[in-house]
Amino acid sequence: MSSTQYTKKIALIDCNSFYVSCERLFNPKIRRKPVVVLSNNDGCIISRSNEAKALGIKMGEPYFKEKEIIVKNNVQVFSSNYSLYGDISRRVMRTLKRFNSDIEIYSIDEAFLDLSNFSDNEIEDVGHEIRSIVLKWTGIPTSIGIAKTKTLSKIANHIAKKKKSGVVSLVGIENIDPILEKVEINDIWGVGKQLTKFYNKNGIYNAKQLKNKSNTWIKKSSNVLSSRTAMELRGIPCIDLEVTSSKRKSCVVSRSFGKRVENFQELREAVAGYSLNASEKIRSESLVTKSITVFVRTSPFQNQYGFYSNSKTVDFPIATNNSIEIVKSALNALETIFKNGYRYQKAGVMLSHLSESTNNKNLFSSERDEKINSLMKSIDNTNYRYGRSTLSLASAGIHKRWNMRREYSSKIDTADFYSLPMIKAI
DNA sequence: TCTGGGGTCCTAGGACCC
DNA sequence: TCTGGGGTCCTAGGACCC
Repeated sequence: MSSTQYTKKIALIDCNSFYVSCERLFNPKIRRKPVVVLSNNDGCIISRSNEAKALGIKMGEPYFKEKEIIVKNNVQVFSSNYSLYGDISRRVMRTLKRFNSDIEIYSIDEAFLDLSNFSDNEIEDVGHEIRSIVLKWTGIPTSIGIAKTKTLSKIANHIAKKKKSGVVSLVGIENIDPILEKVEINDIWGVGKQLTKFYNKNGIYNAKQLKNKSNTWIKKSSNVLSSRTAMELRGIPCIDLEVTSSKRKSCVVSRSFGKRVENFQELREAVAGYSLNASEKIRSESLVTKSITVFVRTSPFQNQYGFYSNSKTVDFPIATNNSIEIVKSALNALETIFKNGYRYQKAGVMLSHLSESTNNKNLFSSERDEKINSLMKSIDNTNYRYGRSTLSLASAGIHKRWNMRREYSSKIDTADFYSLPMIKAI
């Protein structure tokens, strides 16, 4: 029965403890030691090495809550360095593309790859080859799950994470029920906290049970997404591989402050700065925005000072990516929601209803618009060449006492990155 | 005095993902 | 004292129309 078969095969390649692995590339001394990477502002733990996991350090936990274990066990701590992780990520993705250009880059450390063009018999070997080449060329260890649908490949990947070989294929297995039975409902891709609660209430605790539940019941009592998940568990592809990178629909820039902000002027500076970053981002992708939302809030964890959270959305008459116009609207919006007497913990802006910038002159464009466009271009070029915020607007402030904490940065700069020697595992 | 029914479009908020 | 940031999609419900 082992004639050559070419059934549908999707692989999910997931980098192990990605941020930790990136830091390890440049610091071999921490290879077998417990390591964690912190979120912005050194707030939460967002990446842990296996050694750190073994110590019981939890994902997403506030840093200060784990500090005791960390100090006691001499865990290595790093502030996050996203430009570095982004660069390594691009190298990993480039490597994966060699196996098939039909790839969906799902997140900074994950990609779905269509491997249907390999036969069922050889697929597991292909998985091992991908894994060893990525390791050799980028230094990043991965786990690989292969199955008929994206949801099943996620499950295979989940199992692969715990295996030394790092590769698990469900392709060609007649009955996967015994495997699905061991997968808890909340470990299924697309099933979060609320759905877990709901399914448990209805006696569903594992993937096999969900797979066998009727579609009409699921759709009626939940929604179409849930029924798609169930279909995918049955091996019927419902969630397409998104090969073409579609233009995004919104762009958010927000930060928690390094220390609480009470002063309106400082809040203005922060919001102006975030607006500038967001404008620059959409310009670099040739997008324009139709509206901006500004939001501010105090800490949801410290109620003794009173909780306040508010947002304001302003529409632009004509879609724009002009920094000056965007900052102006943002500050106007901020004025309407700012309230005196609160200790603000976070603020942000969101540009929505993004669309492609046509660059065409329209009825309302003027010579002044042309000048502004070329001004934006030269600001972007200068900032690209000499580092972000070389050129800024006065409203974005200079002192920035509220800036993020980043105490444990490895200080590896992407500008340095290309001057470093190539990494090759032996 | 009786006060329909069905359709579209938009938005806010929720749930999920990494 | 200290609790991240950036996305997508779906649904319910309101506004509006005929």
